[in-house]
Amino acid sequence: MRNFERSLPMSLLIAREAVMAKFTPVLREHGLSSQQWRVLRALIEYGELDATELSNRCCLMMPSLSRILKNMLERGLIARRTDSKDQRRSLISLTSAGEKLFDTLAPWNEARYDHIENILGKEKLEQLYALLDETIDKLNHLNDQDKGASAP
Amino acid sequence: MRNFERSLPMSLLIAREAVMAKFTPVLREHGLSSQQWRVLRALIEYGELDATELSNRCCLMMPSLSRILKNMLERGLIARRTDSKDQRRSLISLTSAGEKLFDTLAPWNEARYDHIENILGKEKLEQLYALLDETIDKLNHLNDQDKGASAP
DNA sequence: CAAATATCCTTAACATGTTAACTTGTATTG
DNA sequence: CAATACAAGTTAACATGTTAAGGATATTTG
Repeated sequence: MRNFERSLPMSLLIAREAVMAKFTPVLREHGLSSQQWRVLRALIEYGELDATELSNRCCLMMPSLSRILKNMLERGLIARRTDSKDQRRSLISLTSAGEKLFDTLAPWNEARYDHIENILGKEKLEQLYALLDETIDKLNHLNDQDKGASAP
Repeated sequence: MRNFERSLPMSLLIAREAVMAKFTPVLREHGLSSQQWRVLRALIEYGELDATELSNRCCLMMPSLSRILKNMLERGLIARRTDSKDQRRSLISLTSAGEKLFDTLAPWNEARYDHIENILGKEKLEQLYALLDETIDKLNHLNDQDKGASAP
């Protein structure tokens, strides 16, 4: 039987925790979860987005995003308006308070990446990105194909 | 500013989802979450464990594990007894029903790993494991050292 | 155009992630 | 031994993950 330590999902999970370890407390000091940070980050980079696109870019399911946006709206971090051409769509953007909060946290985020790059080395970090991307691409591509799985 | 796509936590998250994609539905058919599967797997591999050790091996926080064990106990998948030498400790083991469920799912799990190895190649898979392990080791080692973080 | 379908988003319900407080049992210390 | 500190689990409270169902608007179809 495969060794418990050789579990790819576990390794990915633990690696993610290790990578986040130094940044999560900084987020918490400002009352942000890592998910809310992803929303902030996506809106800074892409500007106004509708909820579905935001959901895709942040890897958040719509029900989660829905609650997160409600929360961030109450805190005045984001603004939302209805798309005039499609009344179903809800367009989300950052308020100046949201931008300000991002500006406060961004240096910590950069410092974290510098830290990782220093520890691991630029080359290995790039190698890790490349391997992850390749894994994602190939698995998602092949997962899309055989929807009818057969017995092992 | 760093590109949103070049986010290591996001890549790790997406890779994990891709790796789990084909197995999660199989678990669900048997009413198991991936966390419950980790518990099953750890108990098969290590035998009887106390809750704290189980928590460490499965990367589950104690409050989560507490609820999960209650659930699995009600379903008759695990048994628990109090350590006679330390009445605080709770020792967990699999019932025969738990072992049987594991035996049913194990082939699917193996098939998943074969699938990944076929797609990615044995060499790259080993390379990925090695890089993740190195990242985890180095980050955790250095995170332990400087507990007092300084401004960026 | 009216009915059926599809899309966008929300809500519901339950499991898990996460921090803090609490309970009980064990170890330390005076 | 009594008081204190520590350790193992649980519970509480709230955010998020996840599936299913619902409400409103767009689109397609007959």
